[in-house]
Parts: sequence; structure tokens; C-alpha cells
Amino acid sequence: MKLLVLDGNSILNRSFYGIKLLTTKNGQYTNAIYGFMTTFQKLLDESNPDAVAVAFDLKAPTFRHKMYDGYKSNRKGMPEELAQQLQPLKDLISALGYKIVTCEGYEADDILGTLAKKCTDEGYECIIATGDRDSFQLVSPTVSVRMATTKFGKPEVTLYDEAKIKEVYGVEPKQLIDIKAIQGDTSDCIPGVPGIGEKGASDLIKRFKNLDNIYENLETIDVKPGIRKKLTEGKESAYMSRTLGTINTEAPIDTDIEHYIPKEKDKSAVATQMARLEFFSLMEKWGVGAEDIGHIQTESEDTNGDKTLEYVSDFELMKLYDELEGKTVDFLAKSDGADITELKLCVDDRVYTADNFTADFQDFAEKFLSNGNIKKRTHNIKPIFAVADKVGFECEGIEFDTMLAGYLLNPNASDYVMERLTGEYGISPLKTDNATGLESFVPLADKLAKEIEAKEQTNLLRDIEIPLARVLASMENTGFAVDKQGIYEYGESMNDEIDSLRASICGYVGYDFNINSPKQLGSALFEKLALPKGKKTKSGYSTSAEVLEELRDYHPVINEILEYRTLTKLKSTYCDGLLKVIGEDGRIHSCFNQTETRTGRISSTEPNLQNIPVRTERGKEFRKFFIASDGCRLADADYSQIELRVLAHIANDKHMIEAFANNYDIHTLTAAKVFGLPDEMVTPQLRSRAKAVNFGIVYGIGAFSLSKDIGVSRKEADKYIKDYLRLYSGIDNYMKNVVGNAKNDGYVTTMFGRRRYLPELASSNHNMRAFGERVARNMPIQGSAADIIKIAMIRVYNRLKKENMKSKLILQVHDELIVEAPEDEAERAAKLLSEEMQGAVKLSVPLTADAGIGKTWFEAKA
DNA sequence: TGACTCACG
DNA sequence: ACGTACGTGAGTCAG
Repeated sequence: MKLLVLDGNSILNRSFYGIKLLTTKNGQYTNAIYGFMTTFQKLLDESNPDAVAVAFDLKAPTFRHKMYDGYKSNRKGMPEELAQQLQPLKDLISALGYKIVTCEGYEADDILGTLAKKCTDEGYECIIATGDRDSFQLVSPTVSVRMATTKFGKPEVTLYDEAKIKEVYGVEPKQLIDIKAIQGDTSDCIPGVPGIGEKGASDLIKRFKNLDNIYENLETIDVKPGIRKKLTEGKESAYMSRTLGTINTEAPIDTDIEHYIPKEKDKSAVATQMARLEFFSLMEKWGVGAEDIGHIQTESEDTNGDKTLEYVSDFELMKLYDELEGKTVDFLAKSDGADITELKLCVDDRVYTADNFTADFQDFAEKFLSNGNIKKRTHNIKPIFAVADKVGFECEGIEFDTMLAGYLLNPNASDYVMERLTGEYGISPLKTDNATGLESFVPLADKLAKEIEAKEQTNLLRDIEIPLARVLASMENTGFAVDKQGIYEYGESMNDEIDSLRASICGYVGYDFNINSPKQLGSALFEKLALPKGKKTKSGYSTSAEVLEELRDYHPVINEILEYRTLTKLKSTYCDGLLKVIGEDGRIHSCFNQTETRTGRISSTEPNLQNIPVRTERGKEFRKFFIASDGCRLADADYSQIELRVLAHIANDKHMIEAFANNYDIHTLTAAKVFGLPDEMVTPQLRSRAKAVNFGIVYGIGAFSLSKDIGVSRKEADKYIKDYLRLYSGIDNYMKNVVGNAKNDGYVTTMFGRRRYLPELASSNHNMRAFGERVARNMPIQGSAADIIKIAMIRVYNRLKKENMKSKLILQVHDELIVEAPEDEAERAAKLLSEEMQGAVKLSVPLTADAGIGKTWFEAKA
């Protein structure tokens, strides 16, 4: 018989501090539970016990309940983020069939000790798993301790048996009690002998075996007079400490080891609880799957899992097509990028599968997808729009997309693949021997549609995200033409310059080193050249541009390093990077991701075309290599101050609305008002400070950061902000309200109902909470602006199509749109572009977007 | 893989 | 007393 005893609190604690905070979409913290479970599993694998006990402390329940508040309920000495993980963990352990042991008036350690002793008495082996060293005193030939730690998020277990204890501490396990009796332990309130610490205590016990021996021979043993004196004065304290430090082995608990043999796990409960914690990767490891979730849903019994699907294998495609008219069809499709290669359909609870080998398949796929009278639901529509765009038909009637719906319901999730969504929403796949994925899809779509409806996001999904997917697909297909030769040559010219800079820098320093390595650069600057050190990072000195900027005057090498940095960065990211991704058609086809950002913006990858340089002269050059193809021009328009305009609108701020209505320069006006000057007295410097304040407000601002940004004292920055908020009192109000509401609701929304949940607001950590508050202030602004340009993109796309123009939308950069237009359409396209952008929504301030035309991106940017 | 740095809005 | 602006993606180094 072999018993594994876990010190629950200790392992939970270790996990909590060893793994970065994780939360579910509802804001339930899960990192400690996750860590505990992975550690637990490792322990089971390694020790293969016959019986298992999980011990927990039973502190007096000092919960300060505030039900429905969600943010309080705290236990003394335990951060809220950890406290709220305790009960779910216990539930999970029980559901897995393991016994939890607690004992009024005794600590977890005493439970470990009692069970270890019982095992010893019975001749059983006992393995203690804990994160504290206190239990080492229990180690014996049949009792071992496994120290559980969490490093880099991974559980690690170290075995401590008698030999290991001797090796590490040089004493027998029992003697550890006596060491501690002398040394004391502040965290456990054990005083020990004042004045003698770790080294002294260990040395005394190594030499004189135990406490009794020391005190019996106190006058004769060979120690320094000071130590003898301390020992004499601390005798009472030492013996008391020994009692305190000795683990009790007589706790009144169930010591019948047979009772700790694990019971059969309650699969349904385990699966449900893990799904609730969003531990999808753990489910498999603990032998449960989504299919076990069954009916223990929190909501009323709905259609989940109650449908029986009929699989139709003998059918004729074109006949099926006729039957689909007017129906709603759920489908999943596969494509090879050029064509649809497989379709799975579900209509009226009947499932049909067809692929490229089926007669008339392409014809069917095209007719099915292009018939708007067939309403369709699917998962991830963009690739289908892309195929339709390539092949040359319209894909119509798309009513619902579970991927986009999942994103709208919770933009914090890691991904929106079906497997994760079905897990998250507790969908049990229908029992079937003909699994196609469609069985999960149908109830998932039903469930998400309900949720979208309940959160009033139907319009956002149907009128913005789904149509946008079509636009993005077209943009990806079209791509952006580039001057490959130009990029290459520019890269070569940079190389020459980089080489001479490198030589010069290494000359200054005195030896060759890798300037790109922050570590090597740090030691060159701060050790070899002994320049004053600025900020530190976790792994050494910071060598950021900000720090180097400060050092400019100290050494001529600094300028060259900054120059070198800039050049190598530009070269590798934009020359080498872009050259790698130019297609055979001489164009760059970036990927636009619609479910990536937490604010609703789109992102661009492979390559990222949303961060092509523009702020510096050197960087800007790259925009000359982004060109219109032969016979074409680029039309480029960007919104002027869209975020501040959105803010003026949302906050309904009288002064800011008036400023935009009169088309004032908002930064100059802000400067004039905040600094109390007439407009004409506003210097460029004051305007730029006001601009920084305007930006800061949008980002959620702090006086410290503002002062750093514009180089004034913190006090002065603070005054700017105060004056600003006095001037724009509507904004002051908005900022207060939006945070208050977010704390109530747990989320913030944009003008169009996009949501972002903010579990950070419930954190007990000041910084986390402050972060949540800034996000609460920023997201509705950034997100609404994102909504607006998405609407504009759809309008531009549709209008170009309606007017039968050949021009194509090819890029979006958050507040900027680029259209590639045949020369004879260019003027029209530019006009259309700015019209559709300006008309995208009606705000209480005008929206303006000016368009420019040029042969390159550089030229076209107005 | 994470940390750092830096490109954009 | 604390640490410091929102949102991204990519290249590089080093463990």
C-alpha cells in the first residue's frame, strides 16, 4: 500500500505565484488551479499511489461576503485572486474521486504528519507532496517528501528522502526540528533563539546532535561566549519553539488508509467543471472529453444535444440544391485556396456530405453559395469569400459565423477554433458514429446565436463583421504591388552604411561585439566605457532608445549606435522581411485578421502592412516602393482625429464638439484654453504639449507618463490634466462614468455594441486594477473608431462594386484606407473614398477624411 | 519561449 | 507605497 498526501494550500500557493495570472472569460482566476492540477498529475504519474489524500488548512472562515459584488469576498492574508480559486479546486478534486482532508484547529502539516505516522505504523509507504520545507522533519525510511515547485509555468518535483536531506542539510530529518527551534521562523511566528540564525543553528545541531544535548552540557560545550550567552537567555524560547515547530501526528482525522483509495471519478462533473474553468487541454489528460459534459448546463434544458441527425448518403446534388431554396442551411467547407473541395451541409436535421469527386460538385458549390435565398450559417467565412472572389461568384446569404460570433462575445479569448468554442460553451457533440464536426457546429451555432441576440450584438455581427470578412478576403486576394528591385537596392545601400557604422562603433569600444545583443551592448557601454547606467531591466541594463538618448552627450558612440539600431531594424524588418513575402505576381498579400485584437481593430500579418515606417525620413522611403501597378494610381484617405472626434461624441462634451463643428485645430485650441492664451500666442511647443495631453486622455493618462512624454515636471503635467478636464467637463464626466459602469458590468462597450470584459478591474493588485481602468477609458474610443472604419470599408467596397468600377480597396491602417484605381478612375475613386468614409456614421461632430492620389503610397498620402 | 526593442495607429 | 498611456506584429538574442 502506498499513500500520496498532498499539502493542498502549499501547492496551490506555489502554483499561484509561479504562473502568471490567467482568467476565464468571466473573470474567474484559474492560474493556481491550473498549476495544482498539472503538479498533481505529475505526482500521480511519478509515484503511482494506491491511495491519495489532499489536505487543506481550515482557517476560520473570515470571508467578508459581499454577494453580487464580485470584487470583495476576501480571506485575510490571501489575495483575492487566489482565494477565489480555492473552492473550485476542491470541487474538482472531489469530482475526480480523491478525498479532501481538513481538521478544525489543525494545519495541513499536522494532517500530513498524522497520515505519515499512520502509514509508518501500518508498514505502508507514504509520499508527502508539498511546497514547504517544514515537512522534511517527517522523512523516514518509508516516508519521503516531494517538493513541488513551479518554474516558468511548468511543474517541477524534487524528491527528498533521508539521503537527500542528509546531503543538503547534513543532519537527520528529525534534527531539522531542533535547528528550527534555535533558528526560528518569522513566517510561522516561531521565535527561536534570538541572535542565532540559519548558519549558527545548523552548526550547533550538526556538532551537538540535539537541543537537549546542548542544554544539558551548556557549560562545557565548545562554543563562543556570545553564543553561550544567547543560548542561555533563549532557553525557554528554544523549547517553546521546538514544540511549535514539531508537526503534530495526532490530529483527529480519519486515519484508515483504505478510505483514501480513490473513488471512480464523476466524469460529467469533472468535464463540466473543467470546461467552466476553460481547461480544455487538461480534459483529455484527466480522461474526460466534451462529450461527458452532458446536461449539467447552468441554463435550462435547451436544444443542446437533443437533436438527432439523419445522415443521407444516397442523393443527387442538383436535386438537393432545389430543395434548399428558402431554407436555412448549416455548413462547413474545406478549400484548397483556389476551390471549394468539400462541403458538409445540415438542413432540417439531415446531413449531406459531398466533395470534389462528386459529380457536379463545383457547380453545386457555386450555386449553393451564391444563392442568397438560402440562408447560411458556418464557421470562419473569410476563406469562403476568398474562394468566391477568386473564382468569380458572389457568396450570399451568410447569416451567422460562429468564429466571428465567438470573437464578439469575448474578444479576450486565445483563439476561436471550433474545438475551443464548443468546450467553452459546453456543447456536447451529438452521439453519432459518423462524426463530421457538423454535429458540434449545429448546437454551437444555436447557442452562440442566442448569446449574440441576448447581448444585442446581432447587428454588429450581421451588418459589420460578416460583410467585412468579404472585404478583407478581397483585399488579401488583391494584394499591394511593390517595387521589388527598389527595395533590394535600398537594402544594399543600407548595408554599406551599417558596415561602416559597425566598424566605427567597435572601434570606439575597443573590441568586436554584437551590437544587436542588448546584453553585449550593455556591457560595452556600462562596463567597458563606464557610461552612467540608467534604467535596469530584469536581465541587465536597459539599452532602449530612451536610455541611449540620455547618454548622447556623454560619448560620440551613442549617436552611431542609435543610427545603427535604426538602420539594422529597418533593413531586416522591411527590406529582408518584405522581400521574403512578395508573391509571384509581384504583389504582397498580407493576411488581415479579424478576431485578433481586444478592441475590435483588425490586425495584419505576414507581413504586417500596418507598421510600414512613416515617422522618419529614412523610414518613409519604404513607402516609395509600395506602388500602383501599371496604368493605375493609388488613392489614399485617412480620418482626421477620428479618436478625439469619437470621444467628443461619446462624452457629449460641449466644448470639444464645438471645436470640431467649427473645424478648429483641436490641439491649438486645447493649448490656448489649457494654458489660458489667445490662439495666436500658442507656440508650436505649447501646441505639441496640448497634443500629448489629447493623446494621453485617449489612452487613460497619468500625470507621470505625461510629464515624461513632454518633458515637464510631474506637478506641471498634473496641472495640465486638471485644467484639461475642467475645460472639457463632459470628458471628465465620461471618464468617471465609464470606469464606474465597467466595474458594475464587468465590461465596456463601443458605440456599436462591441464588448470587452475587464477582469482586471476586480484585481487586488493596484497596478492591474489601474490598467483595467485605463483600458475601460480607452476601449470604447479605440473600438468605436475601429467600428467606424470597418463600416467605411464595407461602404467603399460596395460602392465600387455598385458603380462597376475596377478600383480595389487594398489596405487599411486603422484610420487610413488605400484604393488602387485605374488611372481614368483615380479621381472618382478618391472622391468616393472620402465620401464613404465621412458618411460612415453620423456623429455629433463632422467626420473628415481627405484623399490624395499618387503613383506610390509615399505620394498618395495627402 | 520570453524578453527586449521598435515599427505603426 | 507603488509604478506608470491604449492597441498591434516582427526580428533578434539567449536560456
